[in-house]
Amino acid sequence: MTSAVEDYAKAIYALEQREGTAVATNALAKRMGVTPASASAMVKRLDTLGLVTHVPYRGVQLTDAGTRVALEILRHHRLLELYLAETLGVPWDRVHDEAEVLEHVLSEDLEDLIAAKLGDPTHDPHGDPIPTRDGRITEATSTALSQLTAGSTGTFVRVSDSDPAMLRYLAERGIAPGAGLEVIDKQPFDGPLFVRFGEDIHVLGGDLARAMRVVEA
Amino acid sequence: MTSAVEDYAKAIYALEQREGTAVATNALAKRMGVTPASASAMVKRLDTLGLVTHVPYRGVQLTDAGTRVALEILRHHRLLELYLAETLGVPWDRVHDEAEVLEHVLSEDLEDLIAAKLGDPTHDPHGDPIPTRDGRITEATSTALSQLTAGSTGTFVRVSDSDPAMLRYLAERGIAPGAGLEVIDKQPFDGPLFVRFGEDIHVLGGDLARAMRVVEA
DNA sequence: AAATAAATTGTGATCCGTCTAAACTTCGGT
DNA sequence: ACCGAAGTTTAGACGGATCACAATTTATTT
Repeated sequence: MTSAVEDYAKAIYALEQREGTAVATNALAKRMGVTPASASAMVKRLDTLGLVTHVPYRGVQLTDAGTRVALEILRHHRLLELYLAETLGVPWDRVHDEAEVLEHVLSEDLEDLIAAKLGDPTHDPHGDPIPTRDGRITEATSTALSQLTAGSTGTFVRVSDSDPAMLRYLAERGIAPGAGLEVIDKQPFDGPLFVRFGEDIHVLGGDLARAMRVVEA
Repeated sequence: MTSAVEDYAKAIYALEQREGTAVATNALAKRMGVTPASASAMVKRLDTLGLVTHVPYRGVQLTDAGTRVALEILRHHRLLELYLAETLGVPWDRVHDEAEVLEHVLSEDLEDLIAAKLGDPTHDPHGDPIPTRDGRITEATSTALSQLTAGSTGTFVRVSDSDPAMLRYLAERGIAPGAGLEVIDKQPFDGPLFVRFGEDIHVLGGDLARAMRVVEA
């Protein structure tokens, strides 16, 4: 079980969640930043390892074993993100990259100690749910901020952890998961939103508004 | 700069310290748990990387660059040992194995944060000195406990971190680096010592007495 | 100085993850 | 029903890390 295998499992899991269907080799290759041929080779490896079922030309799906691997790594990743942020003061926008390497070498013992130290948390600093030790995860149904309309209220619950610049932008403005919000106005043609967080009103649009997830009130 | 390279550099450093001379390929192979052939191949690699000078059939020595690599990893290792023991409560005898894998993926940023959090410590939980960020290390001259004679007093300063059973044995008896001691008696023929730590008298001999290092009063 | 023991190296093999180039499958549009 | 574009897989290669076996070199003993 190498790091590469774990990373592919994680990527397939994420794409399955997003698309709700079997994952295309091309999509996987793009996500992993490798050529389609490389992804295809790795898919074959994952198949012989019993982590995926692969129907040639039809895409790939995680088996139960594969899902377990992906969730185990995701648990490592998100526990580490929270741990680094809380106890070592690593900035919000940098915890992802640190966790990305540590997740593969975290022992089960250390995982348990960290989880206990943090009080068995359910969400990481970006609002992403942390899988339990036995591989359960509760994906809250949330809406992209960009899809809200004027007058909506709700709670900002999560944002992708993979773009440090976005996270830095939000952090600088004091916007973090858990914040209540109200959409004051929204420009037409997929335009930016005017959103109130507490006292402050922010203008949010583009990829940022699409990356921010909200649970409506 | 792979993990394997770093591990070899660390091993060569340790053997150089112990023997005070160039390191034989065979000794290196035994230490690393590989065949002499593998060690020989890696020595060649280290040479082309400029980390060692290798005179065929005459052994290998770290260059300045090689020493820097070894000390950097040693710093990671010992900082992690202390960190895991202090803030996560990892038992004394297990921190070594955890640190062994984490040392290779610890970023400089995290290294600094951990060092700061610990107050820039100079020694790890086993009494081993922690190299500074710029690669300085102060190796205190210590004596093996086994070499003391009846009547000697001193301070137990360190013990090899690599044998968990030994560490567990000491931990169970409440013996840790920093403890003052007095040798009450020593049996002849390289026999065991009767040593007083505070109120308690312990009988210590064999490999254990050779692994424990003492600074005499 | 020769014989033997020990240490060292070279050779050839495997596995992993990646690449390029080329061949193949699928599917939508004519 | 066919054709071409898009997507996918195979083939062949490479660099890295590692191993065991066999050949070689050095050291030691007689």
